[in-house]
Amino acid sequence: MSLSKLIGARGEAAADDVPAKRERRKEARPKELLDAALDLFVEKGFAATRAEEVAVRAGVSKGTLFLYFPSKEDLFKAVVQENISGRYAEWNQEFVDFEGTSADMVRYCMKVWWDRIGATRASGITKLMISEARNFPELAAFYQQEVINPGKRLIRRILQRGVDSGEFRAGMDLEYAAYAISAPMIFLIMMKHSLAACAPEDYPLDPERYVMQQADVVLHGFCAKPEGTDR
Amino acid sequence: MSLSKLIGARGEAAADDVPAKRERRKEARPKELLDAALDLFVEKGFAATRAEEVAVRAGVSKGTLFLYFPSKEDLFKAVVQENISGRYAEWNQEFVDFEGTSADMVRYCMKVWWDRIGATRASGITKLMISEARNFPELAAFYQQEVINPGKRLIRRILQRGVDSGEFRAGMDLEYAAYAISAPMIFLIMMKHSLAACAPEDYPLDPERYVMQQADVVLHGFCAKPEGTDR
Amino acid sequence: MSLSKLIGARGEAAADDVPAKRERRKEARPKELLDAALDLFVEKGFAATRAEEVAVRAGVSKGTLFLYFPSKEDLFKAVVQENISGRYAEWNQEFVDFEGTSADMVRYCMKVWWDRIGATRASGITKLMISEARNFPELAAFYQQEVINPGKRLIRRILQRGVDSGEFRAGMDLEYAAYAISAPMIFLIMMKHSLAACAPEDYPLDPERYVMQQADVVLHGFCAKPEGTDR
Amino acid sequence: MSLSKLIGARGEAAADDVPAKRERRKEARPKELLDAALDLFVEKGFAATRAEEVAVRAGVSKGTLFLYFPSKEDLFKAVVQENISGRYAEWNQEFVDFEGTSADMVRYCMKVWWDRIGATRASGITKLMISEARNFPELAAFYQQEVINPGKRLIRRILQRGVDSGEFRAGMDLEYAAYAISAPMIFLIMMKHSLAACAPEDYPLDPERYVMQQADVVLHGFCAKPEGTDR
DNA sequence: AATGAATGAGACTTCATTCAT
DNA sequence: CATGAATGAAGTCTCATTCAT
Repeated sequence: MSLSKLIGARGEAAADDVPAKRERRKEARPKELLDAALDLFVEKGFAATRAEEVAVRAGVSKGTLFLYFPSKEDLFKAVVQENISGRYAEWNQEFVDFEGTSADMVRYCMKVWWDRIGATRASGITKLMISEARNFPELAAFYQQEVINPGKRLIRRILQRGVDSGEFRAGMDLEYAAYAISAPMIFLIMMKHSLAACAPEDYPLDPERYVMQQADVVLHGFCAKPEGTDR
Repeated sequence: MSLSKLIGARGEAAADDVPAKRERRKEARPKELLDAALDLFVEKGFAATRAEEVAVRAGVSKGTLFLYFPSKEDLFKAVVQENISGRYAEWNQEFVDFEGTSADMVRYCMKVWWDRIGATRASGITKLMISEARNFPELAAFYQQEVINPGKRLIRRILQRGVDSGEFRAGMDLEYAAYAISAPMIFLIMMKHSLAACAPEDYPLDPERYVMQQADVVLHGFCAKPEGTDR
Repeated sequence: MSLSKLIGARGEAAADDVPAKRERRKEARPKELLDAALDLFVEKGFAATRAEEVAVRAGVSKGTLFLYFPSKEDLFKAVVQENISGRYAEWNQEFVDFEGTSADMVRYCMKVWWDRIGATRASGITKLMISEARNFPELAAFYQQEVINPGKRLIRRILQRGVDSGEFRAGMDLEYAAYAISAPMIFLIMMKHSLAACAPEDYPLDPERYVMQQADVVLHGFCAKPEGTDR
Repeated sequence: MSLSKLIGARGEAAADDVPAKRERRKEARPKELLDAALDLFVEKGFAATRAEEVAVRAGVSKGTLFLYFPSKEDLFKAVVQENISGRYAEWNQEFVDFEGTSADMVRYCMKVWWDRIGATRASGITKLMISEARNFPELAAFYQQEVINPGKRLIRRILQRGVDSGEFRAGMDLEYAAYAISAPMIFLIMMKHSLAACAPEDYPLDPERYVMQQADVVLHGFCAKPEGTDR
């Protein structure tokens, strides 16, 4: 599938109910509002999204929106929080349980990153956070702590596992290697929600193929073969 | 230098006060306004930047801004042209005249990309365009044509040169390879102007080192050595 | 009544306060706004009337005005429709049903023109359109089509009826005759809203008497008596 | 009372020495500015005419305009004064010297009114004053005294001459008769500068023929024939 | 809880007017 | 005298937010 085909592909919905107070409030809050807001914020940015548009798309009146979210800014924060709340634990576990080479782990990591985030509506959050970070520093800090850093730690663990097993080069700089893995994902996601959305014909790219290819490229550099990729 | 150190590094300050007020200003105004606008657009986004702020930062009144740029949107367009599209011809020429291996060309390309755009305030344009593309389809199209496509063609020519000379693998997919070169640059630039600007301590990255390292990584995949990196 | 007495004569004032606030207002708002707008447009001209003034006079805030009329120009058009073009059908019907001589029809036409437009606030529209036509060509075209031309056609039908019945001279030029009927009305209306409004004492004219007198004068020229008034 | 005193006191102090000082200043003032302003004010009205447009059309810079006229409002007043300044004395004399019937006098009066005012740029002043009277009451009063009233007196004298000679009916109401003469002129002038200027094809009227025809019509009513025109 | 009419601060933009050159 | 760059008050219109129903 090409990147241009992916654009506008709406994804799944999360259907987990049951306990916890936070959970309950989240349930009670019209999920439709957060859904509508996510779409619009991603598409038009925070400032250009009008509160009424969100309400209308969610099928309620303007007043109702403010019944649930005291302000547009609060709505924005809720959208981000709602959508980044952890499926991390679950995903993380997969890697704890993972059996196979560390190279496969890296490939798997990139693949699921794309499948579960990049290819779904969740990628909108990534785009949103990066686009609006300077306007919402507080939220950016939260995102950094709750999303970026855990993700980074996961990647580090994978890389460390490769180094420990002798599969990856001993001297490799884990910090830099982590970025090598992230960059293609972030790049793809940002493009999907910006320029590629405006001119799909200029981005005849199959993201999955690109991701797998990039996985191979970076692994090339990681592997404990003769010549180093690093200078 | 680390990415975090780069953040917020402005250029020089206006040190010359050799007046001759009026006439000199008339010449300098547009540049002063574009400078101020670039800073503010990058920092706060297009919508959140008020026209008066731009004027005040440029040291003039609200009205004066509209004397030079008929609307805020026109100001935005002028900022893009001033900082990026206006310089391509010159940059392009360097590669026509380039003598050396194609690998060196790729390295040089990535290096100057970072030096001239990534490390300067011009990178703000990249961030801005990607963040606001959906809001300004017309501008996005303009940017795609004037900036992205010429850049992409330049990279293609470099890659083709390598293939033609036998330096790069014959079967490599130029489209994908071009993205492999772009992704680290775009990634770095987006981070610099978003999350890394909010939490510099979380991004202890030396961008130049990262860029050069990525250059080596991608070149690994391009070079006509034994095993292919590509699938 | 003298022309000077007519000036500034407003209609009634809102005397009923049988509230049920909200829902009743919603219905009444547009009319209230159009009323206020008519007064102000006539008094100060289109350009010199501020939107907020209209709102305040209608007892609402600035924003509310734009809730009902998307722009000041749309407000103007609505005023024209409300006060003139919207009523033509009804007025026209009276002449279809008219029984009596054609001379009486002419007299009746001029009388109701004065009673329903000239003597009311609607005359302000006539004045306004003539004063501002060049500034709003689109609106002028609208007015020409919706008001002037139907009116002219009505007058023509009346005159033709007189000619057909032998009551009016066979060779009379209907185009010119129509202007002979219009001129006194337009003149009176323009004066009422301009110079006569500034110096009422200089216009000790009873408009109704003047109108009826003019009716007789023009009818004199129309009638199929011996000597022709026309050259 | 002098012209300049009536109109809101322009610049000069009471130190008017030498003769012809006023004249000299009027001469010195770029006639081009007043000409340009007249055209634009007539065409677009006072509010919609921008000071810079006037300057540009007069071939000078914006600053120069304000060198001669302290404000746009003063410019307006000067335009009106410049163009209504009396050729009245001269015209009036023609009627003192007139030899012929009073009916011919009326015809001549209407003809020269059209030839010298209606058909020339001077008609713009009439249009302007009527359009803007409410916005410039002081100027309107001046115009009323200096233009309208003398004109009305002239017409009265003509009519009185006719009555005295037995040519016109003895009991006719001079006030009303004067309006009967004015109305077609004012009507024609207003139309020329408003709706007819926007849709000339809707006004296929030969003004001179219309004027002469109207002269005949009103004279019919004035003449001392049997039946009265008045009811 | 839900509505949507109403608000008013604030944004962009215009343009009469000033004043250094 | 003349210029035109600069100003800033004022106007139109938007939209987040409130609150009576």
